[in-house]
Amino acid sequence: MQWLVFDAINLPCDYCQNDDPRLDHKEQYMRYSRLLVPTVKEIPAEAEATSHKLMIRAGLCRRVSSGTYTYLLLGQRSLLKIIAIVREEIDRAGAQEILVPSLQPLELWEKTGRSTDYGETMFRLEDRHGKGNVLGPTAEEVFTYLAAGEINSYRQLPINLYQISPKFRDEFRPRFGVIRSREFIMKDAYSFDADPESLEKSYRAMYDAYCRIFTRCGLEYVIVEAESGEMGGSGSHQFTVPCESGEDTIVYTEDSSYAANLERAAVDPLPKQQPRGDVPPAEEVETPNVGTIEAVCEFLKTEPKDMIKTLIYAVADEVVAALVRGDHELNAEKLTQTLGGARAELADPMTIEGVTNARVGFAGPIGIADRVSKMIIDHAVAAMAVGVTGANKSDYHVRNVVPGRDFPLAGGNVIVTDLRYAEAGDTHDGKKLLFKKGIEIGQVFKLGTKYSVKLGAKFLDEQGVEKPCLMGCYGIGINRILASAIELGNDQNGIIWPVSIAPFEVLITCVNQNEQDVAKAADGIYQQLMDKAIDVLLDDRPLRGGIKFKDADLIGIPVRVTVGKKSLAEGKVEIKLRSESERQQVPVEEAADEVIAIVADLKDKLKVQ
RNA sequence: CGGAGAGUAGCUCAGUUUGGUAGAGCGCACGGCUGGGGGCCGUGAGGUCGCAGGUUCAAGUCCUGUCUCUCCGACCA
Repeated sequence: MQWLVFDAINLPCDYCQNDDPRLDHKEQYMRYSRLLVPTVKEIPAEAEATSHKLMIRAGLCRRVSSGTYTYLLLGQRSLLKIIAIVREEIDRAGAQEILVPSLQPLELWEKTGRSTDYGETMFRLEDRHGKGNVLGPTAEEVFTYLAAGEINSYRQLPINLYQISPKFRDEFRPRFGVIRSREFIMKDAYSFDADPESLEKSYRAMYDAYCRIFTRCGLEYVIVEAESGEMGGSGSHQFTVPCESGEDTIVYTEDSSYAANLERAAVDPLPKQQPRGDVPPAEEVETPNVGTIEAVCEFLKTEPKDMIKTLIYAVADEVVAALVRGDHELNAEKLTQTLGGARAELADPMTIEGVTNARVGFAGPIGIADRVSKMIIDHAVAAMAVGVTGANKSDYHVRNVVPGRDFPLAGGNVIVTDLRYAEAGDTHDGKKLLFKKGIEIGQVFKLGTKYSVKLGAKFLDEQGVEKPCLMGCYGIGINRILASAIELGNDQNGIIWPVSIAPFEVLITCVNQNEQDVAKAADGIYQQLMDKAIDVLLDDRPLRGGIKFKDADLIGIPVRVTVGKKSLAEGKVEIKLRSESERQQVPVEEAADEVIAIVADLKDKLKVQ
């Protein structure tokens, strides 16, 4: 067979038949003139986010449909570099790479109840036999199913399995290019441990690997506490890149002693307000067909901050009442935590009417505690001196309501806690909270036994006792790393890549391709760099310089070598970093070595110990 | 899913108000002048005006339906 391969390589091809004697088939590889790098001058109409615009303009990708993208050479090379870094570090942390199908049986998702939890965000399809399937939005079920079958003994633990593969989510609203797309690439790892101490170690190993990965990718990121689901405590951290196009909000104190995402950020109770003099007894007022906070305020000449909002939630078979101030927003995650991890959903109108004896819009706290299984009150409501609230009677509200006097703030089923989203002006441990937008690029999460119990991933411990595995899951959005890097590294001319994930490390811009000696000099440096395994792209297009420089800035390769007849006349070429404005002239014969040194230096800056 | 907007050349967009021969810039092909920051001149190719139906002598333009895309919101390990 060898002769065949050999001959195939040496067969004449269209490229080799080029009239230009400088062109040699083996060296065609990364010549710009042969590559599909469709840069565009105009700002694409479809794009809003900076990274999205630049990814289209620099020819990294093209949209196929809402939330799906084709990656072209530059984008794909970048993704591959990110994947290589992720793989290296996750392997290093002791996890092993496997691959599970994206096409997964619906059955598994029904067993864990997540078929319902995910709802319409999950792509579903029926096969010809009428069997339900899903396109995996993630893979806890399949990994746990695997573990259930293969892991039987504590001797096999701990173990951490991961994959890097496409994920699918039928987002209501794909947005910001690849930042929120319907198909994306995710690294997802799942750890299985025998005891909490071991889980903590597995968790920590992933946490540390994440720090290494994002540092190597040249990202500035923050780690915040994230919602921790049913494990409670600090069971989850989120890695976020602060930038304008982010969809997540991170909340932190000025001195950085505390940082959390918006779902989790804890706020201090507000100081108790003192009433001005005695408050008259609570008094019902007729408010015909006035059911919203705004309408009531208008009608009763009051303000949202003086209203008490009573929300009726359904939790499994129970009904709970949740109270927040009229101008505050209830945080469903905090409610879930308060309820011990049980997911709460706004009750349907029937339930609300049953509990309040009134139409929706007139629920209130007075007397409601006896009719629900729990009454959960936000600190800010407890701190109110007096307020206006629904009367549990259609078309009526109550004013002069004093928390503690007219409804209980303690006892039996009453809980006063932190129940709302943090907002500007709030504090944590007495320190002012600040807010920033960010892109979530990774999350580590202690799952506990939720999946292992439901899917039977059990093992026998040293005593021969059967136990469910303690699990953790760890995700990284590969495409989001790409987008984040662009969000952070760009200027008005285009992308500025970190060298570690740039599609190429070096770009040689040959300004006068039609001048034989200039082209030859550029080609010479190109060959030398190729020989030294530098990732180099040669812009050998017979175009005028201006266009090539614009493209060079747009695609943002970190190091540019400019070969032109002006400087070449003095035996020199120019080297410029995309991130700097200065250029340096070096003798042609020293160019390759100089570039190699610069690339090494750039890489060095992104190294982790 | 609620609200708003958009679909006309490969791209960015005029033209729709007031129905009457399908437009510009960029890009593309060819030729020429150029040649270190998207240069200039000439010639040319390229369109079922998203799709379907209707009104009309005549529809890119008016009416109805439908699909797609974008933005705001809700949703989201």
